[in-house]
Amino acid sequence: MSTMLEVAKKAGVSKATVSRVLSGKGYVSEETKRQVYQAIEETGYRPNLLARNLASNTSQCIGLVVTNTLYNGNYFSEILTQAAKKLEDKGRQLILMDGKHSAQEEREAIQFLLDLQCDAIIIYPRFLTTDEMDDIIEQHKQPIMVVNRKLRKHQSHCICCDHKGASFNAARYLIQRGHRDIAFITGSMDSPTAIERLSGYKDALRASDIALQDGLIVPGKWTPASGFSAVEALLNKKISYSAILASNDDMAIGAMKKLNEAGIQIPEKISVIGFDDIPTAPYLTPSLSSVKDPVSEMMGEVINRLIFMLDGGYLSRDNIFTSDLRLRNSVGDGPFK
Amino acid sequence: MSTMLEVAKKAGVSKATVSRVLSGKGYVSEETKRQVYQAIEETGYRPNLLARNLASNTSQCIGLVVTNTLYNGNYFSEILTQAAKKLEDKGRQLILMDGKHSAQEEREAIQFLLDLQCDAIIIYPRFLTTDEMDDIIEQHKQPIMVVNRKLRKHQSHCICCDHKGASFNAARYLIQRGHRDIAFITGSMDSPTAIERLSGYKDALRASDIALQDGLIVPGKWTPASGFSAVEALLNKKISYSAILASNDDMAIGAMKKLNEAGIQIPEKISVIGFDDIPTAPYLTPSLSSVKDPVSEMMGEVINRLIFMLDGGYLSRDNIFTSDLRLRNSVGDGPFK
DNA sequence: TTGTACGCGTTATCAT
DNA sequence: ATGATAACGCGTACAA
Repeated sequence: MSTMLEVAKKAGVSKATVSRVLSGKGYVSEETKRQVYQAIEETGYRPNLLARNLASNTSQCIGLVVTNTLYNGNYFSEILTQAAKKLEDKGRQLILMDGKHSAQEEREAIQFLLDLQCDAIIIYPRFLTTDEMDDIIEQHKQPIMVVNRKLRKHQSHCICCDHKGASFNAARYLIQRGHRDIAFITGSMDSPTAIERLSGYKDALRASDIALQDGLIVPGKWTPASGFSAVEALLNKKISYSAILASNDDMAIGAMKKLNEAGIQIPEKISVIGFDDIPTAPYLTPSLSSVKDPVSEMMGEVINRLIFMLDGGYLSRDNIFTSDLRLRNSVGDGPFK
Repeated sequence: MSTMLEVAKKAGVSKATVSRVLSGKGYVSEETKRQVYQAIEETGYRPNLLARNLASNTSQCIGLVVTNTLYNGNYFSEILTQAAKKLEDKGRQLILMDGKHSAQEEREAIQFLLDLQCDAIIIYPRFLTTDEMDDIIEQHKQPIMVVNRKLRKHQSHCICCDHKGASFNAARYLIQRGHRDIAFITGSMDSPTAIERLSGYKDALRASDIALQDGLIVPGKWTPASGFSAVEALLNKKISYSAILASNDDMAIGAMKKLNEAGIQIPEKISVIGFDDIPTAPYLTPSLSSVKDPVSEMMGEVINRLIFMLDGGYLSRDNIFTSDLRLRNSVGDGPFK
């Protein structure tokens, strides 16, 4: 690979001049400019971004940390799509780093991006605690935004959904339709999101003076297979219920499959808390309803805040951005219409 | 950020010694080692990877180029998951770069990764021609692998599926089951994959002396919505058929939705060429069958070859890796059982 | 076992 | 308008 120096020699100028031509900063005569461009052409010169970034102390790159256990599924791809598109508008590059499967590895992924001198970082955490992320934000000068967790100290550095409220609303909706025995399939309980959704369900029952039945709450792991098993477990228990609330679309799909196989009527039997962003969801079945997760809106806000900080702005401490999950009108005309 | 020099000063040694401690190369007394580590601790020193990579001329990073139009969907996330996991085993980092929506932007993404001094590159192309990729491989010393395209010159630098053969088999299967009027929903026709699948379908009909009916071939765009529209178009044409072959799962799901709404019996009416990797697919409906796309197998081979080259190996020119798409036994007991 | 000095390919600050 | 030259932070022969 030819370097700037070779270009300079061939053009009969100094490195500095070549640099000026490339950056567009400073004065260069049209004539030398031409010669430099020609030399670049002839040598097939390409700037070494490592050297450039090292010298300029900026990389135009923004890092995103996500566990690879979340790589599967439409929700993840939606996050990525949105992040990429918004950043594209801002002329910056996105670097995805694998958070793997532990807090330690999530830490390392963040460190790696920082060591790479990324200008800013987006964390979609799976294992890190909010306190630790507060610390991380404090310890680094680079702008950092956290998605889907509510931080205590740096509230303006995170973006979240009101999972609890959404779950509450969904459950209340079913209650209003006359259901009293509502089964609930949880997500992986090591995930704050799963906890919030369960808690919203419980609150809704309490608010309507309906007694909680432990037997109606069955564990899931976000996957269709676990939704399938959850219903199986319910059937084995021989507990009766007139509706099911699943903590995401995938589990709801698995649940419906099992109900189908068991010959149970589905309409009004099952409802879903999930993501509007699964493009296939509206096509799956008339009885599948979802709660809209505004990923696009959220990622847009994340990027905006990062860019704002990169431009030298400071976020106020208490400007938290919470986005409501809303019941959507499913194409399938589900119970949530 | 503190630098290596500050650590050296604090430890009362030279930069070189600190470097030796960190790299583990060369002799350092236990005593100085201790002091260096302590100094690192006290200063909170972190190595600057830009500087390190610049000096050592290697980054331990492998770049992956994918258009963001493919970011949605399970197929993409599966590719990413597999790539990340295999690389994790090899102790290397994956950098994802957006190929955006044109050949030019795909070129730029590749260049960016090369300029970043990535050790190797994986291209999952959408717009680039095979000839151009052959050129790119030739022009760069970095190992480059292409997924899902058959290259002419560097056959061992690409990995592909036999889409045509798979489509042929699926159509033949339906024919063997007695179907003669088989509708076909294409993918986006600017995609080689879509063309191959269509061509496999046509060949199968020809092989059984069944006349091609243009009216039975309807255009799709890979999305559920386009599958839905495709069936709508078929209905409007009032053409009769006893089976549908869709070029992927998503479109098949959309197609089934439309058939459902139209009150048409589904069993044996619809079949799918799609991806085993959609985790929800087996849960969707009993009549949905798929062709297995061995993403895992393919990405494993890609990474293996890259690592082989990085270790100084040379790939023979004609060692092409083609992986069969296989009909799978759907959980749903579809026609492909 | 440790230190010196140079190179990596840029950018940036001065003079000129 | 252009050219030296010093950073940038680290790796690495080579010398000590």
